[in-house]
Amino acid sequence: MSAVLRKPKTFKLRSLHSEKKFGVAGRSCEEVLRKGCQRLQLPIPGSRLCLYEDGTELTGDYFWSAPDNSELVLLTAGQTWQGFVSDISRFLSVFQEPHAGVIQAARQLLWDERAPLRQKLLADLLGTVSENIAAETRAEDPPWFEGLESRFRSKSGYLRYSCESRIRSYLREVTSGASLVGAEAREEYLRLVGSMQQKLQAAQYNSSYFDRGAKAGRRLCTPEGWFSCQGPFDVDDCTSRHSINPYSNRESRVLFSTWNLDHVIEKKRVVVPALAAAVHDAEGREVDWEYFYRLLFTLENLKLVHIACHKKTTHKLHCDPSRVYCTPAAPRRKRHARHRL
DNA sequence: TTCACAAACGCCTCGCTGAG
DNA sequence: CTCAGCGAGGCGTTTGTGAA
Repeated sequence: MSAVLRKPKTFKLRSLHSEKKFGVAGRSCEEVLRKGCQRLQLPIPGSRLCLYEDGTELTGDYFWSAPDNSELVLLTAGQTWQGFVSDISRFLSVFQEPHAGVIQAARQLLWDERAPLRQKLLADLLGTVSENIAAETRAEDPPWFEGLESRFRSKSGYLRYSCESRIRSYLREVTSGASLVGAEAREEYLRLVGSMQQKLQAAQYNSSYFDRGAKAGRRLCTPEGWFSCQGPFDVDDCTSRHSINPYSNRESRVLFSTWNLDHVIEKKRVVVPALAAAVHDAEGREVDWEYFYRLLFTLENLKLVHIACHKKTTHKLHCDPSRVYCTPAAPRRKRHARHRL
């Protein structure tokens, strides 16, 4: 079909150094170039058109097969365009400037970006740049606290609370495990749970696990607040190298709630039933509640994992039968007694 | 084999209560 | 009054199971 009989083809056109775009239609490459140069007040000789997306030059051959409403860049003699990658490069160069300018530039680019991949790259960069890891108080980083109750005044304080509330829910579940034992042993079961609760209270429900300000052995993160995924329960480490810093910005704080403290020996399927059974079958022996305490509430049996590394399948692991009851002090006393004899 | 459902793994928000 | 402690209930996900 002759070009003159076709409907004009439409494009969005921009110059190399401006965000502004305008619509152009034409029946040939030359026509679009001529209109563009006129609009942008650029000389026609030496000028050419490229696809904004990947820098492909728009030639007579390619003119009709280019997608409708393609975005074009008008280049004058000597200018080059390799596609949006060079736009990112230009954006990255802004990193030399103060943060406010970087954020402004990223928002500007993201504003009318529709391609998902580029959206993600820009949004990630924007997220990275808006991080305020060092800030700790509400005054230093108000956006971080958006949506949280006013009583939370520091990041560490909130994360301590968040950890504590997870541990509390474990304790609640252990308490409700009382229904697994018969009425005759229930009192003893609850007494053991009471001992665990006391120990937990003394340990502030192990809330230090999420507190970057805690002492080295007590926290799961670096002093800056970086947490690393410890990998699935049956694997030594995380092959995906997941990591997160919930102290950095609001988004990371929210995302961190999808990370799990996974019981290696499962709490509900294994540990709680084992505790109930131990109480039921005690026959005078004393249940070593501290062993169960370690399985239920401490890093001895807890792994911090990214949601993708959280396997919800049966772990098929069991408590160590030899540690369920306190080892009687009797043999020692006997030996002692023998000595005396 | 497919599908629906229950159960278990988590975490969060909400509202109540009682102590300081 | 504030705030910690607590429990109920909800959400989202995966797994196991049994009926069609």
